[in-house]
Amino acid sequence: MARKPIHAGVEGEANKERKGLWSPEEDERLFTQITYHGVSTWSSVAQLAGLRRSGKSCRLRWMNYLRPDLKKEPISKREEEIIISLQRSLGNRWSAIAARMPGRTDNEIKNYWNSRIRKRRNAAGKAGHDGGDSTEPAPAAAGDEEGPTDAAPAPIRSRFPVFGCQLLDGVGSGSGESTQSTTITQQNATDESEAEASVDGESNMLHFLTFDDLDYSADLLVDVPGAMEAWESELCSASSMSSLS
DNA sequence: AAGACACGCAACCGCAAACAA
DNA sequence: ATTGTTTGCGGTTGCGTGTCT
Repeated sequence: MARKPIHAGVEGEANKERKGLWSPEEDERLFTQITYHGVSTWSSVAQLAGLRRSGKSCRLRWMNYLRPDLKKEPISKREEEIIISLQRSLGNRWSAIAARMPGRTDNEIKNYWNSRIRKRRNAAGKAGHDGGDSTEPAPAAAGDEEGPTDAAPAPIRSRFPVFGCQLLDGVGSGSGESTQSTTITQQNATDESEAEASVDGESNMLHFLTFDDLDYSADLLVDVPGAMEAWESELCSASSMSSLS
């Protein structure tokens, strides 16, 4: 899986920019530098950390791997649904999609899409109508619905509830323990709304999150049955509305 | 057991936008 | 207004690993 940490021929040349995989020492230097001193410019980060890397490379490493708020676990089924929906509405704007998925990076989502979802769609397309339009691998134009093109994604003007979020005054939901049955009534909120929910007999305040609510820790998210489906249908109608005008 | 192939992922590349001098 | 630098993004590549034959 991981490449060899050092590319022969690149590492050997003193004072030349290093390329290839990052070593644990480089990671530690970069992490320490950013944690304690922050980022002025990325090129200065590379210098101050004593790394023979480009600022660009440092930024990429931080964004995609070292950032403390990154999720380490594999992409879940629900996250996959979100990726599919967002890709349908936004096109291949991976950074915009990533911005709506706390703890996930654009690179991660892009890789996930390219490796799994597109493949699955192509397979489904082939199975559906043999040889039909399967020569076109472009995910957004893969024959399903009227997905926006990469060039002009339909803007989303409305705000829709996406998740229920358990906000329990700092009580971490912990991995795997938030699977209790949650009864909650769906709301079409235009702003963050709240609802009383009964979770295992206890009354907890749940918040619906919208696209603008990006600063909640991802592990506070819990399923709200039906929310995804409702949101997706809203999304489709919003897209078709805005493409008409 | 070994070679071929497919897959997943980290990282690079090129380009464009944003910003500073 | 122009030029140079930095940042951010999407596409692509290349390598290690897993699976199949």
